[in-house]
Amino acid sequence: MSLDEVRDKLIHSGLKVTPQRVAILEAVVNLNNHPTVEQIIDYIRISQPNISTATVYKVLDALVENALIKRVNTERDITRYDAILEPHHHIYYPDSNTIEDYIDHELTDLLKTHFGKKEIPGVIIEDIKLQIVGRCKKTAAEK
Amino acid sequence: MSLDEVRDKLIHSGLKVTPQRVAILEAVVNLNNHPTVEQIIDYIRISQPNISTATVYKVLDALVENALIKRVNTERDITRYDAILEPHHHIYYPDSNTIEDYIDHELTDLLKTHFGKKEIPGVIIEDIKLQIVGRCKKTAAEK
DNA sequence: TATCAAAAGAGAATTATTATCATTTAAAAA
DNA sequence: TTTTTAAATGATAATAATTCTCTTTTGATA
Repeated sequence: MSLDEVRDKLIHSGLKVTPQRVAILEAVVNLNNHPTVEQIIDYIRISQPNISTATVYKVLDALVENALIKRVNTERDITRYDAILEPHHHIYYPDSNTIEDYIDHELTDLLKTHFGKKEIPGVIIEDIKLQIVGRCKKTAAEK
Repeated sequence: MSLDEVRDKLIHSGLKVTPQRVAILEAVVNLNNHPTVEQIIDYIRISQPNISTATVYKVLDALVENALIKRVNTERDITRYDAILEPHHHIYYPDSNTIEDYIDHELTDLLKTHFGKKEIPGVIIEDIKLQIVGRCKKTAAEK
């Protein structure tokens, strides 16, 4: 994604376009493996060498608030971010502490159909997160 | 669950039975709404007034390692624990920052069937976590 | 270009969690 | 029952992710 596209996204969400926001959103979009704050700061170091960590956190909060990115995390991890907004799932590998996207339209449809039919009384469903905890067959064999 | 049942669980897992472990496991089992470490310490204060936080963390780690409890968390939260081990799901309410169990056997079966048929190449599935992000209709209406 | 609310910056503060290491203890063996 | 010892606990310091406070700067509108 180009910087101009990133700028458009910010404008479209009613967010002021600042160099810091452009850099951070671009980072999350282009660092595609669920980067941590540290990885984001590392990535934007060239264009934003002296950015304050407080700013990074505040910008990420604003991007999540405005649905431009999502937070992802596991049961044993610091916060990570994801710029993929279309419905998808995640595989978490505890052995390597990594997160991978898992695209499975059949599964997405299955869930959609299920929760389309089945209401949960008193609850408005805003999102459904499915996370597979897995092990690489290769890694597992080594054990 | 009685303290004797808790002791049996520890013995069965090959864990030494200590008063601290009994108290903590009993706490997680009986505090049924996904307690935090703080809530656990609070609960066991009567029987363990001077327990070290380090001990609490170490005991919880040991209990998770031995599959006596599970870790649960949300995208915006400190670690919580869950003593329910049978397959179930969770509803997370960001508004109140609470987690609720969601039992839906039909959904559990659906996922089981889906992943029974559909292998993910190179991956051994160890667990599947499904978390609904929701809002109480009541709370939502107030907004 | 002037204005001003919003954003960024600096750095201290907070807080959940982990590490270190000395002391104690559960449970197996004698 | 006593002894033994690896394992568990405790006290406290250390770490590190995140947030807070307050000042300065800046993007966007008039």
